[in-house]
Amino acid sequence: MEKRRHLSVIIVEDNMFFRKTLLNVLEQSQHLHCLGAYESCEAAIRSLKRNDWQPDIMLMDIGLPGMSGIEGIPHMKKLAPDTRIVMLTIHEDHDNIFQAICAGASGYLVKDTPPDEIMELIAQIDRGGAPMNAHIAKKVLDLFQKMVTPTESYNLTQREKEILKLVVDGHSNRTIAEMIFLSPHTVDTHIRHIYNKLEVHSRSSAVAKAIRENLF
Amino acid sequence: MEKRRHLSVIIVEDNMFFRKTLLNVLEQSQHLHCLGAYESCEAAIRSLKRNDWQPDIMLMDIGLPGMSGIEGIPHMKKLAPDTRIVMLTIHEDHDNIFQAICAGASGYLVKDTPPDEIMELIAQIDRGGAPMNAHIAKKVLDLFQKMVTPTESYNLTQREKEILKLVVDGHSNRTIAEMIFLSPHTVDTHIRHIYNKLEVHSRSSAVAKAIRENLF
DNA sequence: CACGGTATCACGTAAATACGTGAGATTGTA
DNA sequence: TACAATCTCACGTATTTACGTGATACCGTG
Repeated sequence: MEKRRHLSVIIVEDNMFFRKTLLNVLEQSQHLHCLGAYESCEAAIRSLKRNDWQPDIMLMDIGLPGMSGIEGIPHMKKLAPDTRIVMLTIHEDHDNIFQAICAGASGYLVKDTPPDEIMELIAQIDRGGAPMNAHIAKKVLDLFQKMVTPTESYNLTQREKEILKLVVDGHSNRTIAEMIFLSPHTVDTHIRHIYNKLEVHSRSSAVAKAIRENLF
Repeated sequence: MEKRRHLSVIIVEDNMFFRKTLLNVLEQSQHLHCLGAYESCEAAIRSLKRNDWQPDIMLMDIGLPGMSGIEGIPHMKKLAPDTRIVMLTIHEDHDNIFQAICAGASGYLVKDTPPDEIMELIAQIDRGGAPMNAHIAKKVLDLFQKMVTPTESYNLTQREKEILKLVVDGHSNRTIAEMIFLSPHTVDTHIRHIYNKLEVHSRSSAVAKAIRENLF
């Protein structure tokens, strides 16, 4: 760790064995000191409320009994806005990676990671990175791609896509007609075709579907 | 590398020095063989068209002269759908990370990565991961969070959010009124307030803004 | 208590939308 | 060549929307 300043860490993990193990690993370094190790979000929150320090880094289990790690993130963010939260996960687990990202997690630590990699991960966090192993990263990328890839094309023609885009941008039929040099009637017709293909019966629904499914 | 099967790789990188260096690194391993090293997307595409093999992995510079690495991705995906594409980037560079993700990149390799990490990265790709360093990962997470976090709340009241939600779902004022037991006039009034707060003048614009900025 | 914010409701009108129905022109394809 | 798809335009009408301009009522705060 190039920076020789101290980093404070807290651990939130219900499994006592893993909590102790983690604690031992962290205490190996002179540059880290663990301010607390809790077995539940609730306990960690109580402690943060009682004291007035904020840890630099929090290692928090994702699957906690009671308040889950994910539910806990917003609370932690409120009590300690600058604390970077690393989620502890088993394997390369599941969907709630998405939830955790949305809530503002700063990294992922798989539980069977060897000690030296854990230390390296802490260092990366300190450097402003968001460490995660390649499998977690894969899941994140897949999520991303799913969000931006059109679910279905609905066989919209070029003209229809063009007009749909203008509709989404909030233009009226008359305005659209002027913009692309058509009769308002023609625009009307195109929009009807769009409605048919998208199976909707109103502008709002078409706009919603277009944006949500990344049409055009 | 636990799997002892051969992996085929191609390199697309305009800087000759780095291309050669990379080639040397890869050739160290008996489990890899490099099917080609090109200085442009165009050259790589020509080669893929001419031959009928598909490499397992493609290492492609993001900032290529002519067709950029990002523009190249869709072509490559077409010619070699199963090839996993790793983007080569300088530093932890910029915004087009987003573009690359959308296009379907499977990982990021920063150019000053030491040889052993490059080999490890290849192994991770082979295991189905999407390797990237912590800084790149941070950018991805930040992007993600920006996508799902409301830009601004616009001070919508609870009632207004409720009605906005129904509007987004494509309901008419009359229907909304029936659903939440109000006079259509009241719904109309609420919607006017929503328009004022969102600074729009049409249902479509309100819907678009609501969805895009994750209101409600 | 007065005031601001919220929620409720009403009347009226001009504009926009949704949709039925029909039709000519072009273009690619079977 | 015939057919399907696309793009273009038109008339008419019922419904919906957008907005001006009111009003009453509740509630919390200064």
